Amino acid sequence: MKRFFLTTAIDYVNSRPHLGTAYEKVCADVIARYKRLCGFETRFLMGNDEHSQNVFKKASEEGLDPLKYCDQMEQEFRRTWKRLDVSFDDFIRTTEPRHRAGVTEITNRIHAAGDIYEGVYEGWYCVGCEEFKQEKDLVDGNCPLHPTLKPEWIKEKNYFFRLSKYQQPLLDHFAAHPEFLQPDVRRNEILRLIEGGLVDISVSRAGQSWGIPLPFDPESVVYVWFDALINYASAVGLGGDQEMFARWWPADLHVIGKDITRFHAVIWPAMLMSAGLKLPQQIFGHGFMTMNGQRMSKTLGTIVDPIVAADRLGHDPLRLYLVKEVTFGGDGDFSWERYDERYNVDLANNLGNLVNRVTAMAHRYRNGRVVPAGETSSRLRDLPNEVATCYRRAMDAFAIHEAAASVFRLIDATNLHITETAPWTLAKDPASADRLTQVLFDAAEAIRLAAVLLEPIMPSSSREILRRVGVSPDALLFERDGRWRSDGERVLLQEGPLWPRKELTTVSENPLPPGAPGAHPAPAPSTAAPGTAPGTAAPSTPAPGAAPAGGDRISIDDFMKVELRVAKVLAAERVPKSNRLLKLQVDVGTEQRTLVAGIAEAYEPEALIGKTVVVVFNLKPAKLMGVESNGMVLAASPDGGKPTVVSFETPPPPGTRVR
RNA sequence: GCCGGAGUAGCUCAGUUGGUUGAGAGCACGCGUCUCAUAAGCGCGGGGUCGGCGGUUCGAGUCCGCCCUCCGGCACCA
Repeated sequence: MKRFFLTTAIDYVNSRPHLGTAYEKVCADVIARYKRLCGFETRFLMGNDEHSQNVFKKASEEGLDPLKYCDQMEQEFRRTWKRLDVSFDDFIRTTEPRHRAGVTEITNRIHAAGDIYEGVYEGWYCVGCEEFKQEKDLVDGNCPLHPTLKPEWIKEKNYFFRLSKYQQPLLDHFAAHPEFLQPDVRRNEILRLIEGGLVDISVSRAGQSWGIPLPFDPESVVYVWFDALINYASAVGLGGDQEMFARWWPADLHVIGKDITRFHAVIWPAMLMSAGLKLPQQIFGHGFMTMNGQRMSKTLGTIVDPIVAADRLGHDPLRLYLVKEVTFGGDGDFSWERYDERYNVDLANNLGNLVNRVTAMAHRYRNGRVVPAGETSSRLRDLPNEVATCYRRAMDAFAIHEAAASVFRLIDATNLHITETAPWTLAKDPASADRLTQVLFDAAEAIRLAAVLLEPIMPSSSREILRRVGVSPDALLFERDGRWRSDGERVLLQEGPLWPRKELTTVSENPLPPGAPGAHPAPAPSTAAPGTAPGTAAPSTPAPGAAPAGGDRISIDDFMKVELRVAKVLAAERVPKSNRLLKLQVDVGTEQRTLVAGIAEAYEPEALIGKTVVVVFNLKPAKLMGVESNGMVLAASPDGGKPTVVSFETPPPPGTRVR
């Protein structure tokens, strides 16, 4: 039997799943379900990434044993995926023994291949800064902050993977397998990156306990990224169940977010090459979901909880939105208004209403029983199989949005078919009895086919529709069920609307703040200034249910940890070769400090001199473009806009505490 | 700044290797209409200098050049 093994990225467990993570799982699930429909023995893997220092920290903060914390998060993730009907076959955690076995195996193989060397972390070191310096940070070979001190060339023990060795093999692989990384934008980006040269990467961390020990040096643990990638292989038995591994490896598809393509399309294949293992067939880097055009962020309140979204209209409507409204591979936007709109149009008005009217007519005119009794009307003669073909072509190319849209062409055609044949007119003339029967049969058959095609996207709704049109929803197979059929009697069930229409007047149920676009039932667009399309200046809109739970707020003590002070800018200049950074000399009352601010796009250095601003006084120093920054200037940074520094109507003296 | 992508109706986008597109779909909006149906369905309509300027061509949204704007990737976003 043909097999298909696909994976999603494993998720960091330091925060709960949001709509962005859900998006990836749903899209992968659509592909998995489609492959099953096509008769593939399918294995769909998901999981959690637990060996992160952030996880360790987060657990400690909550006073939990890290593993206990991860146990809780696993339940959280599983609950979410279950709610969205994500049909994973396996769920791996990187703290499981089988994963440790896989990591150990592959690390040993790479080591044996001579591609891991106990090296040194080498680099320039400025004693003045107590920091490593990159070559490019140095000016004339000297630290820009301490030009009188000669930087030292320092070495520190570490383990390295010879990634550089795989530049050419990777380029060859990309050339031989154009489909290896999709979509093309991602592929080109990565190709340029590889062409630009690869440097060996550190694969170990010393002095840490949270992680998998390096087999040949238990004092070190495997670096979290190296560790995480291996989950795909350890989940199917690498280092353990040989038979299983032989059966499922290599993976057919890794579905990942575009932010981590580099790890999956460069490091991971190189690791596999080194270990003498096959490379995955394909990697697909999907885009991100935004909320009202803004990136999902906790502080902006633009996080959408997938469970809340599923609770609003149902998990299938949410899945349909994610799949149909977003070009798979590109970024997509979610808004509650659009979500409601798509629900009404696609599901209530078109598909749901179609099922309802056809089952109602079948009952009114034929006691629910329909059989083929003549010729199929022209509207439905060729289109259904065309749609099925188009759908498959799209699905096979992972154009899942196109596949979804194509099904609605069939649904629209069926509504047209009913208008054109007017069963209610046929019913008045006994001579048209057979014609009426056939018209109803055709409609029922079209609905059946649409439901089969929708199964990967809306599994439970699909089954419900199939049940209503008198077809067994079990064990669907594309070869048999995915094209027009005119066999047998169908007994239709009339059970009322599947998706009740959501009236637009209920927008007030949307948890939109007053003043947000869409919060007014009857806006007057004609009075809007040209170019100010509603929504462009949308303030952040909290997700429903994301009402300030105590957990997201900090205590006054937390806030008091941040020492904000009034500061006066004494000098300002551009950081060389930087287009965003300004180097500022400020008076913070007790002393003068140098700090770097990313506001060069909005402020000329001269304009800042003498200005009174607010700085974070007790921030750890950081070096940016080689300049050490001791503090941070507070500024408002609108998405896509230029920053504005916080200032005063009547400037207080430098050093004044701000709280 | 470098590399890549994109700028087409109010919104989201199709437009294949230049010519049956003297510019299309869906949503929204307006009008009409059937009545099986969830005030749903179906039909008609308004509305666009196809980012700007120049060029190649018998002919360009579709090719070339320059410019503008937006997005993404990388490099500095404390």
